[in-house]
Amino acid sequence: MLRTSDVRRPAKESPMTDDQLQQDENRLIAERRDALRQLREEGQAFPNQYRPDSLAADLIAQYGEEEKDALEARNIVVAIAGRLMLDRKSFKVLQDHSGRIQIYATKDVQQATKHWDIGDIVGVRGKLCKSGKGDLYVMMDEYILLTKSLRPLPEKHKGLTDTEMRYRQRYVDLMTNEETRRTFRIRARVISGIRRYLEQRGFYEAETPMLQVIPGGAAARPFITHHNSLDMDMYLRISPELYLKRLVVGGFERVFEINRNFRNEGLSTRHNPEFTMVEFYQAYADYNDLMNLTEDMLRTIALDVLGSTSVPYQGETFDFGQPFARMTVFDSILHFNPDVRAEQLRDERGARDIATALGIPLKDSYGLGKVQIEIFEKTVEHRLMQPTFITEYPTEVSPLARRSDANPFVTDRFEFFVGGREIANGFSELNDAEDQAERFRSQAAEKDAGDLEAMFFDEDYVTALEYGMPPTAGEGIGIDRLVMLFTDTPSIRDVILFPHMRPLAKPGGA
RNA sequence: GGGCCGUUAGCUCAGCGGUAGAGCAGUUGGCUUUUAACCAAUUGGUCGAUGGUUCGAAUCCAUCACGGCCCA
Repeated sequence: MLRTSDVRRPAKESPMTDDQLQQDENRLIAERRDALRQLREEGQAFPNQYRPDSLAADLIAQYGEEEKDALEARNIVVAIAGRLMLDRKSFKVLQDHSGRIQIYATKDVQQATKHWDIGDIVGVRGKLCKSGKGDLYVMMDEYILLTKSLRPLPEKHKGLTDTEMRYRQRYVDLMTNEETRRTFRIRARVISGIRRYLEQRGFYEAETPMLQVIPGGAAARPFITHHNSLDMDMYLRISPELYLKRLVVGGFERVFEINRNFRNEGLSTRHNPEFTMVEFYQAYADYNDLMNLTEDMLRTIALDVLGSTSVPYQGETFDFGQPFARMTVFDSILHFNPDVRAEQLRDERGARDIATALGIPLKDSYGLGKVQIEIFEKTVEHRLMQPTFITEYPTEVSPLARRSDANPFVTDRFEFFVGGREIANGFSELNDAEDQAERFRSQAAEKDAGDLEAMFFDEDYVTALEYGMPPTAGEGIGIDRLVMLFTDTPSIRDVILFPHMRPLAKPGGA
């Protein structure tokens, strides 16, 4: 089954073909193309019959501690496959998706595999042995080149470090940098952990429209796209919220969705135009129930992913084991602004003076609530390092949240912060259809007045509420930011596999 | 959108007005239980692009492209 080929390197003097010259490739690639050409001439250049039966990490976990003589006496034969990462001639290093393991080539085998290059994908079958220094390796008894790699890998110690190239060619980043692989493994575990947590509590997963006629559920500018056969513009969703609540109206009392939202805003280390959220809704619950759920969920995921409730992040340590702090918007402003008096913050003119003194530009249309939030965002948000819930958001900035019974100026809403960043936003849902219609009207008025982020009036959503939505609480958690936290990465681009990049200019192009 | 920084060999980087360098990778040979393997020899460059200053520009200046960080 296995085949050893004897492809010779092209002679140094062999001229480049016109083909190669046209392709504007460098010498290293041309050499590998020649090797591939010879493989093709010999027969099947891309075989797909080989089947490995073991993974590198499993072998090392299972046999790494055994005595050399005892291990070799057992005569264990394994078949592995992976990418050739290092070539020390006699010892070579293979990498599969579990990790790395060495393979050993005798002098004859080295000669027979001379045409192998670093980056090639190969299959190796042979006996498990141990080197003089105690490292496990697979003796290359049978071996096959499965995929010829035409492009040289980055520097073997430092890997690919150029940030731009790491994002543009994430596949190279992944094959070279263990940190990158770790980040995206953690990302997968965070998402499956959230899914498992919600499913265990009776939530159903739903998929609601990403292409929407009325983009709702958040204050943000949408992307516009076009449906050809309907000949109408549509929007990429900015949030699944209004659809998920329609499902609650329909009787899905616990429902969630994990997927992408799209917001047409600037790019930064915290913002990517498409980002992943989990949104979930629970009937017969309020925002306090969801704060408790959030605290428990994040603690569970931290333990699952990191094995600890202590989360190291950019030189600090966040404690997810202690009960999370809870503070109102109003109190948090007073707490971080010792000069500000409560009476002043409660008064619209006083609040405007505070904001102006802080250099915050205000529009005439802003009411007290909006001014308070501007002050909050400027002076409080980035200081909320340890896990903290901020509650009682002004009604003015919470058009979908239920008013507080005690104080209709604010809503039964919270946002969750850690590391100075907003991670989650949740509230008791507004299920009063008439109040909702009124709030949409004032949002629509703001949109008419030029606020590009204000919401559309969604008549069908009001109709749904008119059928009656049970008292419900809902929440959205930003998964990218959560993953940044659990992977100790400073930029959202490091936790998104293919972050948005401007296209490269075509060489020679205008 | 503004400020600062970056772009030199396939990769990682040095060079900052006077003949374009190193390590890794590659090639040739040696060694053969190595592990950032080692030893010897050796190939490889529109110095991001375009203009300018200068006897002379990778180096100084301007504009542009792409990226990073900070700010809005």
